Amino acid sequence: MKFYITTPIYYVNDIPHIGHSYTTIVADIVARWKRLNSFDVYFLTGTDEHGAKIAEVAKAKGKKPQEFCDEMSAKFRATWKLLNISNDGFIRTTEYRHFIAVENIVQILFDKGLIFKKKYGGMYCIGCEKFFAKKDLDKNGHCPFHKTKPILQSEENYFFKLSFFKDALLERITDVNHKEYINILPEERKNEIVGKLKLGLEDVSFSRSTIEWGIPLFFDKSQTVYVWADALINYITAVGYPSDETKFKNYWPADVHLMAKDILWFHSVVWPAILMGAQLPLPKTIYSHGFFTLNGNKMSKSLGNVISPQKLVENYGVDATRYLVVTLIPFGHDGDISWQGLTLKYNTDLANNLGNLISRTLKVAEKNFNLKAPQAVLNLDFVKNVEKKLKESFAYNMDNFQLHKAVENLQSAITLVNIQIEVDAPWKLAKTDKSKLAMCIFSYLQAIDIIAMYLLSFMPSLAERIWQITGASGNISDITKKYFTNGIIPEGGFSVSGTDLKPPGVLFPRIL
RNA sequence: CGCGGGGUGGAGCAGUCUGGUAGCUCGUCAGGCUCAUAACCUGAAGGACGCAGGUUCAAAUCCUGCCCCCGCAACCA
Repeated sequence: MKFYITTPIYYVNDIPHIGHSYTTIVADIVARWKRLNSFDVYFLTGTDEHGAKIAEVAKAKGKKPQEFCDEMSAKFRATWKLLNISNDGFIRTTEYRHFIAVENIVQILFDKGLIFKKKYGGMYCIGCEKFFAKKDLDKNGHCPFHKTKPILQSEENYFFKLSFFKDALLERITDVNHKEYINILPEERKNEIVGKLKLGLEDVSFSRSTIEWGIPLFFDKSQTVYVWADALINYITAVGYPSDETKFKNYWPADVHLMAKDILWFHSVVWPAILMGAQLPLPKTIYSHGFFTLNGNKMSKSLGNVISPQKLVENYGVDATRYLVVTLIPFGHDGDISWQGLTLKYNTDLANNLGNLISRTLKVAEKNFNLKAPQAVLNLDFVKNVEKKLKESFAYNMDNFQLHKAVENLQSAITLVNIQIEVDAPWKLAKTDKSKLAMCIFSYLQAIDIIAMYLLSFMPSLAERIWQITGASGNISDITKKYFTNGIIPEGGFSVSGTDLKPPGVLFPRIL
């Protein structure tokens, strides 16, 4: 089974911030989870590089647009590397392969009469790169977003017959049994889209005559392809459209397009319409998540309160950052975050619960068994309980992007081990019953291994380190794949009796 | 009547579709333990579930009306 998951391509007028990171980390965790469940995963991210804004910013910095895009795109790549993102592809809209794909699609739509020329005029805001109807301007007749006076401008553009697809879209979005059903999530956002669709659908401009930094319209070189038409097509370019048919057939349609809610409309209406026009299969799921506020305030460059991934990593480390970012707000909804909140979560979940569990287990092994996995049989009931805690809903939550809930499953599994330790009281057994102590420690090690395997998608480096600490044998990814497939704990456990353990040190130092 | 979401112990949320002892995390308080990163475990206090009506043996949950908050209304993840 294949699994094609995408993030949006990020607009390079801004450096990567927590929002980009959030989407990308979520996608990465799901991609890793799917790989561990033996899916043939293709995970795509990239950068969106055309448009007047980019040309402008580049000019302001005294750079050629391409040169500027190269730099910015590299920053995104570097950030994803920093965050241990396992993307299979990285696409840039300025790549040649993408030009070809866009030309192909536009050609098909043009040939079908879905693209037509139309004169168009009105009040145009340069900041927005868009025309405004009078009713949408503010009291002073200014742009509601930029508070600047729009200029009267008329332009001849090519339009896409989006209106033509209204009914077809509604069917595919609302009818679960439709063979091309598009699952838009979360539910309330879908309702919004449906509501808006029912109000009517207008044709959209698909080209610009005034913007040079873009893909030229091949049948009218005075125009460039509108950035959104350009951008959306990246999802098929990246998997081989139109040249690599094998790859394309293998991965397309996308299983999930992930994005923030602001661009849901384009993904659930414009994009499927383009695909229908080109007679290509439609994406299966379109999942949008919410926005963050920081201490109740919108994050913005002007307020200077934007959280950078670098700062997060500096504070918490890569693995903890990945963990914290996805667990702080329920996926799909807006949420408020704060540094205090992040630190609290770090201390409770990672330092106190997980880190401390490993620490207390290993210390006992060190004192009593010379830092080797003890010779013992497994407390099967206990380990089965831990398994059960994870199996019950972890997979369901992961498959439904409820990562914050999957993490709760993980935490309760960790707590289960902590409770067992209280019950067993190994510090007493150390004085009274060494063989029972051996069984206890041996069992904790296996439980920790299981937890590490479930943790692997979230915190890849840390899980691997735990794997080494507990003396578990083999490559953690390989073993996890096997374990997720057959659910069998190998005879003798994951951490085999007699193997060397490693002193854990302090995995997550408490932050005060 | 533009569309959508929400108002539940101090904070953040779940529960509402499929009515029937109000649940989770954090915080607070008390106790236990002392292996461990002053971490861990147990227990307790604290809520007329926005307001007002209605249906019902029974409503946070269904119906009606009202009040308040927020998001969206076409390119900030």
